[in-house]
Amino acid sequence: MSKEITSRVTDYSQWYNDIVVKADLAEHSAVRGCMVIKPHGYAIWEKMQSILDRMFKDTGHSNAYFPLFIPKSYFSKEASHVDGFATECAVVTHYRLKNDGNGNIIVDENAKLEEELIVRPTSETIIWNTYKGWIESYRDLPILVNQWANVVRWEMRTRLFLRTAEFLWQEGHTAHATKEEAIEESERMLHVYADFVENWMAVPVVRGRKSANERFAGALETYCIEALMQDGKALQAGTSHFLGQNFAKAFDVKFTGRDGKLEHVWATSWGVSTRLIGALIMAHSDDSGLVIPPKLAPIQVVIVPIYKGTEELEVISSFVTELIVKLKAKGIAVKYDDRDTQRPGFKFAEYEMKGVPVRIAIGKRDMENGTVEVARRDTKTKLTVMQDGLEIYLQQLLEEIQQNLFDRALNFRDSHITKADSYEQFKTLLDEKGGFISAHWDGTPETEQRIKEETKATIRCIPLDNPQEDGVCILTGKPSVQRVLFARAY
RNA sequence: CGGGGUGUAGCGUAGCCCGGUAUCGCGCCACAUUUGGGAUGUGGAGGUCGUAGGUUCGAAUCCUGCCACCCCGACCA
Repeated sequence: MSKEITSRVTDYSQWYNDIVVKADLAEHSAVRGCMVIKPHGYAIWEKMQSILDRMFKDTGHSNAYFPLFIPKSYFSKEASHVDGFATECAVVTHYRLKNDGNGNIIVDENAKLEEELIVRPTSETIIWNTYKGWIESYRDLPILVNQWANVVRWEMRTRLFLRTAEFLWQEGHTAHATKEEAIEESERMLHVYADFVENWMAVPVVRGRKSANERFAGALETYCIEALMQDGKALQAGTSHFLGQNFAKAFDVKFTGRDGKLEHVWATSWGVSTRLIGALIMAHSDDSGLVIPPKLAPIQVVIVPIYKGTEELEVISSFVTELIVKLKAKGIAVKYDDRDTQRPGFKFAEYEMKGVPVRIAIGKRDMENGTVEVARRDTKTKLTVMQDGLEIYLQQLLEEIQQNLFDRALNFRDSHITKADSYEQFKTLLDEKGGFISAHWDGTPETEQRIKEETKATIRCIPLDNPQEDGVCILTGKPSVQRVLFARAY
C-alpha cells in the first residue's frame, strides 16, 4: 500500500497534505476549492460538534437554522461587513435550467432572479433581519442562538481543512439589552472555545483580542484564541465578536427597556470551523501520521489479534470479546480488528497513520502469559501489560496520553514566544525561529500594515491581561505601552 | 486575476522533441504458502492518453481553443 508520508523537515506543507489524505480524513472533490470530508475526518468533526454543542447548551444557548441564501440587499446594509466579504461571495442569479435544443443544459435566461442571492459567507445579516421580528421588549432578551451550518467563501487558494471554499462551522448569534452583557457574552464564549481547544484537543492557546486590521468586518471588538503549529506558524482557532449595535442599527432592531425608552440591541457572534481539524493535525501529528488526543478520538483503543490459523484466532477472540465489554463499561471507545485480509504489521501502520491513541496486540504468547502488548501513539512506545485489570490501566493511560500531548504542545508553544526589541531582531527571529514574537507596537494600523508587507507577519493578538510595559515600537520607535504577539499565520 | 508548470489505469509514472492504439511500479482480483511491524509466489483484470476541434493514410505525440490541478504573486478574520 506504500503509505509513506513526506517528513516534516523535508516539506511541512506536503507533510500536512499527506496526513490529511493518507489518514483518510478528506480529499479534494470534483468541485474547485471544495473538499470531501471522509468518514474518519467527519467522525472527528462529529466528536468536536457533540462536545461543543453540549458546552453551548450548558451556557444557555439553543440551536436554530437560518437560510443558506441571503438577499444581496441585506449585505449592503452594514458597510464594513460588505467590504469584508464582497470579494469572496458566491452569487445565485438564476433559478432554472433548460435544454438548448442541442442536448446541452444551459441556464434559462428567462429565469433570472429579481434580486440575486448570496450564498452565506456568514449569517449576521439574515439573522439580524430575522431578529428584528423577534425582539420588541427587554423581556425578549437575551436571545442566545447557535447554528451548525456550512458557509461559502470563494477563496483563491485552498488547503484541505485550513481554507476551503465551503466549510462547516457553528456560528452563535446573540442579542442583548446592554453593552456590558454583550461583551460578557463574547468573552464567555471565547473562554468556552479556549476550554475546548485546550482540554479536549490538547492544544494550548493564547486568548486575546485582535487589532483593528484583523478585526471581523462589522465588529467593534474581536476576541480570538491563537494556537501555534509545529512549523512555528500561528493559527486562529476560534473567534468571538462583540458587534456593538452595528447590526441592530443596520437592521433596525430596537427594544423597549424597563424605562420605556427605545434602544438598539447589542450583539455578539462567535464561531469555530472544521479548520480546527487542521489545527489538531498540525499541533500533534508526526512523521508516522496523525495523532489524535484520546478525548477526541473516534476510536481510542484498537485491538489487533496475532495468530496462526483459526483455532488461535478463536481463543484470542473470545478473550477480546470479554475485554471489550469491560472497556466499554469504562467508557472507552474500542475497536477489534479481526480482519483476516490484512496482516498485523499492516494494521499497526494503518492505525498509526490514522492516529488511534492506543493499540493492543494479543497473540498466542500473550494468551499463555496472561499479558497483552500495549503501544501508545504519542510516544510510539510499547509495553507488556497484564490482562488482569487492563481496563483500569487503559483508562489511566488514555488520560496520561491526553495530558502528555497537551504538555508537549504547551512546552513547544512556550518556548516559541520570544521577545524582540528591534526590527532587525524581529525579522531574524521570524526567519530563523518562528513562533510568536512579543514586541512593542505603536498601536497604529499603518505600522501593522507595513510590518505585514515587509515580513508577512501579522499581529495575532493582544493577549488578555497583557502586562503593561513602557517601550518603543520596533518599527517606528514611537512610544508603546505593551507588547503584542506577532507571527506568520495560516 | 497575472507569471510559470502539469494533465497517460485507483495512485505514481515512461513514451511526446523525431506521429504507427501505450511502459513500469504500487494498488486491485483469484489461488497457494504465510501472520509478534507495511508478506511471498503464480496467474489475471483494468486505458474515450483532461476535453473539443484541426493537420495527417494514421495523433498520447504536431497545431488551436477550452477545462482542471500544482507552484509563485495578488487576495484572504
